[in-house]
Amino acid sequence: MKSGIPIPTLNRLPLYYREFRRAVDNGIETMNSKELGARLFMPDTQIRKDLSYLDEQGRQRVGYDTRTMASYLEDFLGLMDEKQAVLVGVGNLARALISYPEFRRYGLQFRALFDNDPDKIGSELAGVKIVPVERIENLVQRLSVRIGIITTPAEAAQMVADQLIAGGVIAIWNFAPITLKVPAHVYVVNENLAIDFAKLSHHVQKAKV
Amino acid sequence: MKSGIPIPTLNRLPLYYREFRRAVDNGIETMNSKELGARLFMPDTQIRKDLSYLDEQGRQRVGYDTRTMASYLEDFLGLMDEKQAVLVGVGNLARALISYPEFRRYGLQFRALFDNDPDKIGSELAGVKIVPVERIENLVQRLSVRIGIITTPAEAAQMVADQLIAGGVIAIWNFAPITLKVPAHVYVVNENLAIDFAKLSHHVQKAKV
DNA sequence: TAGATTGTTAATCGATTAACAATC
DNA sequence: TAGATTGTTAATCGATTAACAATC
Repeated sequence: MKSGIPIPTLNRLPLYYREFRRAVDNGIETMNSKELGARLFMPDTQIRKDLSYLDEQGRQRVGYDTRTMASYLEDFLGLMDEKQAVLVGVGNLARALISYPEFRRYGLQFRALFDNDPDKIGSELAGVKIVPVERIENLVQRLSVRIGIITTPAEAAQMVADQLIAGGVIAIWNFAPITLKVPAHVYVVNENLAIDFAKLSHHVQKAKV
Repeated sequence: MKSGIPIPTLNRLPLYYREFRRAVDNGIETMNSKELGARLFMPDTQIRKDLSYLDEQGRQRVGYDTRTMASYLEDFLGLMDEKQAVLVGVGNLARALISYPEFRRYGLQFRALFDNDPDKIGSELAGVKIVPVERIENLVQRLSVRIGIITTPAEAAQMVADQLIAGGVIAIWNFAPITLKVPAHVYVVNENLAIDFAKLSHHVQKAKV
């Protein structure tokens, strides 16, 4: 693998993984770039280019071995390892995430949940304890957790992020509607539902005129 | 407004809206491109370029009027109108979306919820009736709904999308892990939690080595 | 006026796409 | 072998960034 994979390519790799995995599940042994492109509505040339950044190669006249590619990407994306995470802000969204079955398949494990509501603290959700936010840094550090999920209101998110990072988190999944300030080694994926909704809204708005 | 606003710019407009809105709420009357850039970690030149696509302009030596820009973007993004939506697949995620307060502020209203579980059908969630999926096309049409939200498993998503579109939906918010095939006039926003998680996962994986 | 900040033009950068040699 | 499909080189396209004239 060359080191400089373009970010747009990196963002598409999970998509390819999904298709290869599905093909394997359906007993399809090989898939060429044209077939894959048809499924994902992308030019085949983009797929070949993207996959050429990887160590694993296709075979001329045949295409890509679905099982090989699926397991290579699984490894590349780190999906087969157990990954420990904590979540801060136990609301409806948190409940949905914790019970999302796809995540368990990808090795995501919740080690602790944090909240500042005394009524929630001490209880459990899906077998995971709810703990006061004051303990974030300490507990993250003790558990060696690398992934933090923020589902708090916007006002609390930056402070929460700071504490997660202080505890050793290097990847943050941010559901709060705010742009977080983080050091360079920390990777943030923003999941901004309100902003995505604004895009939908704009499309409907445009269509009215 | 020129017609050809680049897609990356369109995707950033909701971000600008959010900052202008927050500034207004904090009593800040003007903001220049450098300040805005600092808040969003973007070059000021990108912000000026993006905003130059809009009809509303900034003022030299002053910057942008926050109230003007917020309300212009609110209008442009269609956030002030009531927008009717239906949702298909009443699980945990659906519950989280329906109770997400941000959406109500943006004018999102749920008119109907669809599911195929007999235990759910007939009951209500947040005051909205749960109806059999067989009635999607008919009900969407009767209610003139333009936005459909899909929170079903992957297997059902394409069929659901087809029915939503048949009923008149032109904007789909897809939470199912599948690439939907839709006609050109239909706009799809994919919210792929598993794929975004894979990005986080990859970052943690990389850091291990 | 001098200085600051815009909007825009031009330069750069990077990603996508087309074309094709390699090869199984 | 002939044909199909890859991986890669080169061309194109589009977005970002730098530079700066306009102007308040």
